[in-house]
Amino acid sequence: MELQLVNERRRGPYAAKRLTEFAARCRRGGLAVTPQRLAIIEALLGSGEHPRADAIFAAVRMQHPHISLATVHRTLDTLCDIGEARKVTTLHDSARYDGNITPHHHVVCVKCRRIRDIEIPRLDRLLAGQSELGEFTVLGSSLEIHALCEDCGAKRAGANRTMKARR
Amino acid sequence: MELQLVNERRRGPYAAKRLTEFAARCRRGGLAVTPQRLAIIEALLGSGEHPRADAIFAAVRMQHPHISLATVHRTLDTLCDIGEARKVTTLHDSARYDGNITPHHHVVCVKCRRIRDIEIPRLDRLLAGQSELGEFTVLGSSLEIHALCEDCGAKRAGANRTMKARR
DNA sequence: TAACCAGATGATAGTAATTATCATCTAGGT
DNA sequence: ACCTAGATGATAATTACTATCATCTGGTTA
Repeated sequence: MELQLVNERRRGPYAAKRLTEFAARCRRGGLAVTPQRLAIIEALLGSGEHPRADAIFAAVRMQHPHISLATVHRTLDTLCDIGEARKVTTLHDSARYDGNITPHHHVVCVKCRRIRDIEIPRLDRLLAGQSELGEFTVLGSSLEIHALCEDCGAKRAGANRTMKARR
Repeated sequence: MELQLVNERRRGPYAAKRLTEFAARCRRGGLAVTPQRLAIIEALLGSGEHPRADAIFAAVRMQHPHISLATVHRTLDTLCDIGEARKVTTLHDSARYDGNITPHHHVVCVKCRRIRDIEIPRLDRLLAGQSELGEFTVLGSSLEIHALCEDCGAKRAGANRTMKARR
């Protein structure tokens, strides 16, 4: 299995491209193109750090001293909704524990957050063979499969808009 | 790639086995075997729901009306430390965002929480072919590789105890 | 088996990330 | 220029979790 750290140099051009398309994508998503939103997506695309909301807030504040932290949270969330960003920390708002300590992964229903264990021996085997990854020493891994469970209406999947996390 | 939902029927015997070994494992980990800890691991092993701390608290409270929620949080954390449980929601205490919306996965340094993007086209391809998983309809997935980065001393890896999350 | 003490627990206050609320403002269409 | 749905800013509220600390107890030792 080929695992490849994404080259940092690709970020500049990628960000530039995304930025030029941003206004159009906003309108396609039914969103107004506000200076705050532009500043936030720009800060996000300009960072390779997978920043938290407060880091984006700090960065954006330099150009927009009046911006509110709530706007940053809201906007990041909105960007994820329209597919312009993603949360690295998917689908979980509070800690969930698992008594099963044999190697396994998880399927999570994106709607009701139900979790089921899955075993993928081949993935485990493949990753076990990968002890180095650039400057990282691999310790373990965890695959989270996002899914819709039967109860949450996988059938009318197209109709289901992204659900909101409950806290 | 074989993906296999873990059979629920396996949980009973598995829990029984783990429970009989629990006292020994505690002592091996240098922990006192308290009734609270027994009740918590029992509740965790008895649940297939990947419960949150408050659910464990509610379950344990029936037998131990005086138990404190803080104890439940602490104990679950401790159980993870000695390898008797794991967090489904690994390594993240607050949301981290990513402007890269091309399909990719992440390596996370378990110590400093630095995140880098990785591409694993073969994994993506294989999962793309898997649209059903038992009662789940697959939407997407995200692999998180746990690692130590150079700065965090991958060299003396053995010496590094599990780090605590900072909030 | 009694005494001891490191570590565990319970009660509660504190923290921090995120969300809710709501008055005000503005993007973008008319 | 004007209107209005939706966006923002200010701030309060929520909630998951951690810190603190006095009290208690498992398990070792005398």
